[in-house]
Amino acid sequence: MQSVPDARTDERLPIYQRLKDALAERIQDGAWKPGDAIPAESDLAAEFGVALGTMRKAIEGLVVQGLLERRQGRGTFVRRADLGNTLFRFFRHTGKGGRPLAPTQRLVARRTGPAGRAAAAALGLAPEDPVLWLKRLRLVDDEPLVIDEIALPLPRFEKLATVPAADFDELLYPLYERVLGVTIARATDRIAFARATAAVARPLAIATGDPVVVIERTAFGHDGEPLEWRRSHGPAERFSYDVEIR
Amino acid sequence: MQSVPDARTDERLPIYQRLKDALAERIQDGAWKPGDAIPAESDLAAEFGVALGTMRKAIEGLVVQGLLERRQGRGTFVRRADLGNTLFRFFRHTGKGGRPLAPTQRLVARRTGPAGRAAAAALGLAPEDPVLWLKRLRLVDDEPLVIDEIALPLPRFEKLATVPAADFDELLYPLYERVLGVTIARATDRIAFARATAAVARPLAIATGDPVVVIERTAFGHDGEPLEWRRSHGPAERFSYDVEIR
DNA sequence: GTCCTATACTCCTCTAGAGGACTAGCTGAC
DNA sequence: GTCAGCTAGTCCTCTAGAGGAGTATAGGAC
Repeated sequence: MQSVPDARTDERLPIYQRLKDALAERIQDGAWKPGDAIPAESDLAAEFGVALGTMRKAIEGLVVQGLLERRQGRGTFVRRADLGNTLFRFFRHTGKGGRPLAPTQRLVARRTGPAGRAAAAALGLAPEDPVLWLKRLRLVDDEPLVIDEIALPLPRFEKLATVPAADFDELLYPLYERVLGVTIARATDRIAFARATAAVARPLAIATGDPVVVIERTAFGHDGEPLEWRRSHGPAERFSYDVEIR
Repeated sequence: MQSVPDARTDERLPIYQRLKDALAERIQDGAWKPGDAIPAESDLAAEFGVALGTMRKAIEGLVVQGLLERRQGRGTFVRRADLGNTLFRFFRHTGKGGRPLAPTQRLVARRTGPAGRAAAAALGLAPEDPVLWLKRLRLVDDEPLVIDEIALPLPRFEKLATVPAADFDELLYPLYERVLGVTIARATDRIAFARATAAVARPLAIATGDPVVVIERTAFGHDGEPLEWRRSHGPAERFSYDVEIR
């Protein structure tokens, strides 16, 4: 089997690219933790035996990717997915009229099974490849608002199969980060409309055939790899979705 | 009167910032036209009397902003608002299943009238302030897909009241740009579902009470000023909306 | 205790240059 | 005519440095 060239050592790549991967690995490994300052540019340049400008270019790339954060005069820091803003970055639902919601959530089911067509296509897997399936109900004021089916590719999300269900009593993306060190950087949503099937209607406490909104999301990591696919259903009348396009 | 510091000459700004503005001006002025190659980096650096790296940093900024485009070995080019990508940047509708649509459109009505509550709030006007109202039907394969009501603040969009209706036979944002020199840089959409009223159902050729999607959009210029507000209705079953979140 | 200042540290800007990678077009051998 | 190879032009990578700007802290003057 041909060995896949490692981005960190592949000599065909420019030095700053390889540096970028080397630095990213230190963050991934936990050698540098969120909130920490990393060594000074000049020290890193000396350590890796490159010129300052080259090291700056590597760091710049990670800043753009959102992994690092520079503060002039203070240092360069590993960015924490700060809980004020970005925590709700991917949570686009709002109540009718646009009030932000403070939902609670409940894990309804958790099992391992084949990905199936839609999830496989989004995650770059074969339909029969195993994934971890989560089913989760989101409620507002104890009223069911959204039912999610979530597919997570499997060697990588294995730990989540055994995490106590009580730990799911929070947003999922911070959970991925805490338990697996997996960060969601980007996502695509597709919003459409359908009629509720029985399987969807029951947990939402609506009637079969009632209008529902369907949101299909694929979420990606910093490196562009698809990490999560989900399909969400909610009663159409109570639904509102906000986006900013730039 | 205090003179506003010109970004091109304000000495407090770094050189590369001032260069960026100087280059952008040449594009704005039409000295360099879309599709043209601009002079080589080394020539520009010599012309402005700066080091190559400084000029590269200035150009890099314009590339990120989307004004320039580099092609290794060939040159640096003024980017044309290519009809493939950016033209449809704000066009998020897709056919069921995600196929991109090639819609035609027809101007149904054009009149001047008070903004009303919703449009006024979005545009920062008083409800009785006059705006130009457009009503426009978008069709795919001669089938009505979306009916739009569009509010445009009035001294600014005055020219659009007299533009021949035939000119509306294209996308609106390029029309704003061509006729008024007004560029849309950013927008927010809010998506919700409702039942069709008679006024909406008739042009869409659906029944009153049928489920429809409602998209409310506010569009902004480069300076953050709201320029357009619109409310769109479409038959829910045929609707799909794609977003990328980052 | 409070305030100022010196200092040491960080990232930021800018210079000057060498060599590599990529592209396009010309030239000459066939 | 075709095609390989040469060449000049472009952007890209990388080096080695100097000085500036912003931040935090320790010491000393009051």
